[in-house]
Amino acid sequence: MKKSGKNIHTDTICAVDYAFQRIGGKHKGRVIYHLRNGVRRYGELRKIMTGITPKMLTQVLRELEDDELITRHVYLEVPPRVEYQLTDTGRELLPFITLLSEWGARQMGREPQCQPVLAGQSGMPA
Amino acid sequence: MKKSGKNIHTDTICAVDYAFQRIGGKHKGRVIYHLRNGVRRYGELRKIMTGITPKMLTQVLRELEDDELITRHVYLEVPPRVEYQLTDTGRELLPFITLLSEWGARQMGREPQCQPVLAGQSGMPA
DNA sequence: CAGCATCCCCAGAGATACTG
DNA sequence: CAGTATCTCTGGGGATGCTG
Repeated sequence: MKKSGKNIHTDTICAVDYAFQRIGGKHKGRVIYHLRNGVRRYGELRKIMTGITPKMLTQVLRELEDDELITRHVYLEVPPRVEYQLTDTGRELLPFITLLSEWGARQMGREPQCQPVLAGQSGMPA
Repeated sequence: MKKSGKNIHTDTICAVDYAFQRIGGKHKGRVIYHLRNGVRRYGELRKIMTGITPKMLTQVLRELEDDELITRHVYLEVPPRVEYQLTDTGRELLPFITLLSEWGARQMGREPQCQPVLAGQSGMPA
């Protein structure tokens, strides 16, 4: 539910701070990044997102969902399947993630080992 | 790289993750943002950066310095004066901070209460 | 003024086990 | 498969006081 005792950006003062409270978590940016090209299953994310426990991954996904940056689709089948994808709002963050990725790559002095943000068909907010 | 017992981005896998480890802290983005127009004294930052204790502010500033995103200039005078400003690398992050700020402002449905990233006109203390 | 030292505390992250 | 539930423990961060 949206009750969310954790995601309170109520006392926020400026837009930068506000934004950082929504995507500033240690793993949130990475999750958004890995959803850049569409749907991902929980297990896929778990494999990709090394260095984070399932519990944390779930928690981060829930927070992003509460923040309406991603959606969660549960398929009632056996075995169960849960798919995540970015909302429009979440997609709006991709340009910024791209910039960040490019900067990071420059800093690392080599190509990023994750794929770049392709998503040619993603409706960029004009 | 500096010694930095905290800022170890050695086990980093991708550029996004790497970048987030450097600017992903809760307050780092805000500090960078508030240094966008040039030099700031410690006390200025302390006034601007509400919701963060001096200890934390100092710590964040140190981390940013270790990461070579900001420089720290100490003036040996009485009373003491310490000035911070962005390095070139730090300045490269401004476009991204701008994007983030704009997104945050849109999400908040109103104008950001911090000034936009544009050179100082309105009453910048010298 | 611009910090650092110290004490303290609890929220957040890990590990493990279980379930629809 | 995709999570929850519980228990634990650590270290991040607050409060306070001191100093160059």
